[in-house]
Amino acid sequence: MGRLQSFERTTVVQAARDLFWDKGFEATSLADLEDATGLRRSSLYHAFGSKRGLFDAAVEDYQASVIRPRLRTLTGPGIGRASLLAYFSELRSAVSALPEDSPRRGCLLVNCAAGLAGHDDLARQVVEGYRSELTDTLQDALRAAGTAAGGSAPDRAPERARTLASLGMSAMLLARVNATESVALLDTATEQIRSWFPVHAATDA
Amino acid sequence: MGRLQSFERTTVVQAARDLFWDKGFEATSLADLEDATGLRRSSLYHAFGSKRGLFDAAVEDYQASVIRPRLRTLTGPGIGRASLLAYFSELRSAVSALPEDSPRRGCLLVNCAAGLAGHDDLARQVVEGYRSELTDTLQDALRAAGTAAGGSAPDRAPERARTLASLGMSAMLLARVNATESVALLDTATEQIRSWFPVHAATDA
DNA sequence: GGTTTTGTGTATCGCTCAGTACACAATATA
DNA sequence: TATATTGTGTACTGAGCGATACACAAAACC
Repeated sequence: MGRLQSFERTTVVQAARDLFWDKGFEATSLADLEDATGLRRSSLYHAFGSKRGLFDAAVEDYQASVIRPRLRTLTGPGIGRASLLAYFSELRSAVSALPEDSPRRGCLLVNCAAGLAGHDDLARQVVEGYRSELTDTLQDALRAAGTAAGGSAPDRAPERARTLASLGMSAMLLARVNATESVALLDTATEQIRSWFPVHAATDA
Repeated sequence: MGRLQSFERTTVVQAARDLFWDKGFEATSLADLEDATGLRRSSLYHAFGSKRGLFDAAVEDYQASVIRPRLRTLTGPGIGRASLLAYFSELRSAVSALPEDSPRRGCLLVNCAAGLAGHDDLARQVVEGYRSELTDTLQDALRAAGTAAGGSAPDRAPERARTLASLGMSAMLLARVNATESVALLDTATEQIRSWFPVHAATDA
């Protein structure tokens, strides 16, 4: 059935993703993408149709290979206090491990929220999907941690989920502006969780 | 000493500011700026030197006419619980009052943080200055509210300031993605303040 | 009023952009 | 091996970009 692709799609998409992650959609040119992927634009257009098509593929890969693996910490059986702490600990490692000039700093979707999503409905939906999934997942974990502690106080899960989601998003927002403060925000999330669910009331896995 | 400027600098800068606010630096073209300001590019270049010069003037105006007036609520004599509540109430009004497609949604500096500031040192410094001033101011107000309540517990002001700053920044980030949720984050900040400083312990101005 | 100094309009610069036309390369099928 | 089908490289397009050259307009100063 004709000539075969000489590149692996995943590799190309991830190279493009890191570029978009670093510079944003508009500031990334096709010349940049050619350099990063090693492919000529004829191949890129043949495989993805347009710059935007490649960007959408990059966003999809970002969700699949960055977002979802991280959120998995917060789902599944046995979630609760320890999962919440693990989630922010992982995020903290990710921020503090990367060198100052790494393209992988911050969050592609948070950057979208401040850029493309302002005038692009598709981007807005993706960002909103991310926000709501993050908040809902945090809320579930908070509820699980709360019932494990045996409390029957008024349900503070919604506001706490919003608070944690805010700390996480702000940390991503600041990751390339002030990495130290970004880490401090994630530590603040950890302190909050500890204060809501003191050690004597739950296992600290 | 020659011909006089036929336009008011402030008016022009503010028109440009709203455009940058809405679309960001890169996505705003000189043609857009000509339309918005009513000036030809010869006049713009004569007065501001470059597109970036106009942008910097716009950022300065943004700080002077948007940021600082808002922060003033949190400074001066008699700050404390009521000032904190007032600050987030004002922010809430600003977000919920603006129509869905207003260019003035969100925060120019938050947008910068996710865009320009990633690779532009000047922009990074401006954003970082904003972040630290906001956090410090919130912290001062929190300390004032804390001592007014008479508590001598461990100083929770730093982490609380980070939490409130995060809620504020995230609300700005989401203002153009999901206005309802943006308001919910600001309401969460209000709830947090109320829970830290219950009514029976302070005046609720 | 003449001169100097400064602001504005017109027209255009060189460049980069995303996107494309088309020939050629490579391989699966027959 | 002949053919059909698909991938890749070269070279280019028209449009839009930020920036500028330069003539002209207008007002302050002597």
